[in-house]
Amino acid sequence: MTKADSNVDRIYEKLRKMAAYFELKPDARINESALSTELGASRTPLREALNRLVAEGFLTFQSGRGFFCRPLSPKLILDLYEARVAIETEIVRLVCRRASDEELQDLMEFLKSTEPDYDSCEDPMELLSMDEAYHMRIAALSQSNELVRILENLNDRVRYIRLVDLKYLRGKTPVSTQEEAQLSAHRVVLTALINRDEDKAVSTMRHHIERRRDEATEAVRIAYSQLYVPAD
Amino acid sequence: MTKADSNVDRIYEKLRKMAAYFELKPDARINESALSTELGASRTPLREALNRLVAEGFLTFQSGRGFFCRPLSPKLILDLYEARVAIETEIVRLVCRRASDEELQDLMEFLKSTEPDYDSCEDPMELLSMDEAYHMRIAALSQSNELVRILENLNDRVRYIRLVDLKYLRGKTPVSTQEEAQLSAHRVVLTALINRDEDKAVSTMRHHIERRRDEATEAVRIAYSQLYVPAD
DNA sequence: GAATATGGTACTGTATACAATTTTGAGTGC
DNA sequence: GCACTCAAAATTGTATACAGTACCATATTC
Repeated sequence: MTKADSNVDRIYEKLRKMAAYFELKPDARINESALSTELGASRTPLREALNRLVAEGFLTFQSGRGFFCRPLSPKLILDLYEARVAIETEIVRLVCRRASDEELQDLMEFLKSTEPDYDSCEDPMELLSMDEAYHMRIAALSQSNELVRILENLNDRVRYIRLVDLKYLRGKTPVSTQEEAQLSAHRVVLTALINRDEDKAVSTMRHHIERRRDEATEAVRIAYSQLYVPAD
Repeated sequence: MTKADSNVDRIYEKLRKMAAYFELKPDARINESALSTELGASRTPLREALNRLVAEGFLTFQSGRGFFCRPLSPKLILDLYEARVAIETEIVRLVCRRASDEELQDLMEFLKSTEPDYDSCEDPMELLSMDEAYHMRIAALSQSNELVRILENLNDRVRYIRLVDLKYLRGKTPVSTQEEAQLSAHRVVLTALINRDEDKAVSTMRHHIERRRDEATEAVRIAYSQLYVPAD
């Protein structure tokens, strides 16, 4: 599904990953010729992919000067988290009204089955994938393609910071308690959904995300130091 | 600001308008050569603009077959309205916490000053512009660029249906009462904001948009009949 | 007559060339 | 040492060419 058949899709996927993880440094100018040879294609399809990424907020574009990587600032990351709150709270609201008991029970099974993995997993990247997968599964139950679409975009753009957050900030507390809190939030939301307690589900989801948002500024600072320091 | 300096920006803006108003019929295939000569440019910049529009949800793309206009279905429009609810309720919440009394008073002045225009205006297009302008002014007070950005995209994509709604559905009731309801909703939200009554502001905004959403299915039906009928 | 093969046409996908513009850096004057 | 000038180099913007693919209409077979 995410699999790209055409060439420009392939370039696009690759670039999106590069942009997501800031392999292209913030605000740096993109050299089209260099990048095109690096990716094994000519500038025409490359520019098509770059234009898509501009529209998605991964890159910026200045007429006559070319493409630039997106900036990375605390304000921007806060904005992304705030947008996530807007989208995910509405998703929870819709799920509460639309999901069948069966669907919610399936999700609970999924949650229970992944709990051992959460506990044992030490790789932040993998933890993040599991967390995102869970959030996207809830999103799917909202039956709103548009909310899903927007959430995917927001997740992609905030992923690097979440990774840094997971690795350098929440690593301070033991993994077990840290993930317990995370898991319990997931459980509380889902339990509230099963009980059709909309207000509780919504407010728990809101606080779950807002807690992370409050760490974002610090995470951005660390992200910068990571990006502009020789690899560890 | 919306003014495009470069050529691809010019093409992009023009195409976005065409797509917004379904001058390109739903699901129709786009002939790149024909369109490029029509727009007075070659296929290269045209395709760059088309790729941006794909990313923004105005067009779809199938590898090997080219670009297509976006589909128009009741479900899709409902999704867009639901996303608007998500974004605008969160915007109102943030405005309630962040906007200064002065900013809110300014907005109230703006609202009062445009009321005569609402009453006298018979052109749906103009009414819609005024309504959107008001909503975007509130959005600006949220201080969240991301929410503003998403809302702009949603507005663009739902505009044609809102226009049809305004023209063919709400035209049934006298303009005066119809716009009164609209205006009063705006006033109620703003008054609640001034009183820092977050819950009231949020729920009023929610219902204000949901009321329109409920008319959407019918509006889509009418939109179809308008699009596939010789011009009136 | 329906289904399938086939050839031609039209369109998309991408490389490349070149013009236009911006950037860079050496040189000059103060 | 600093600012300014200007030409060379690098880079972007766009047209065009051509290869590859999908599409369509006609023909052919059962």
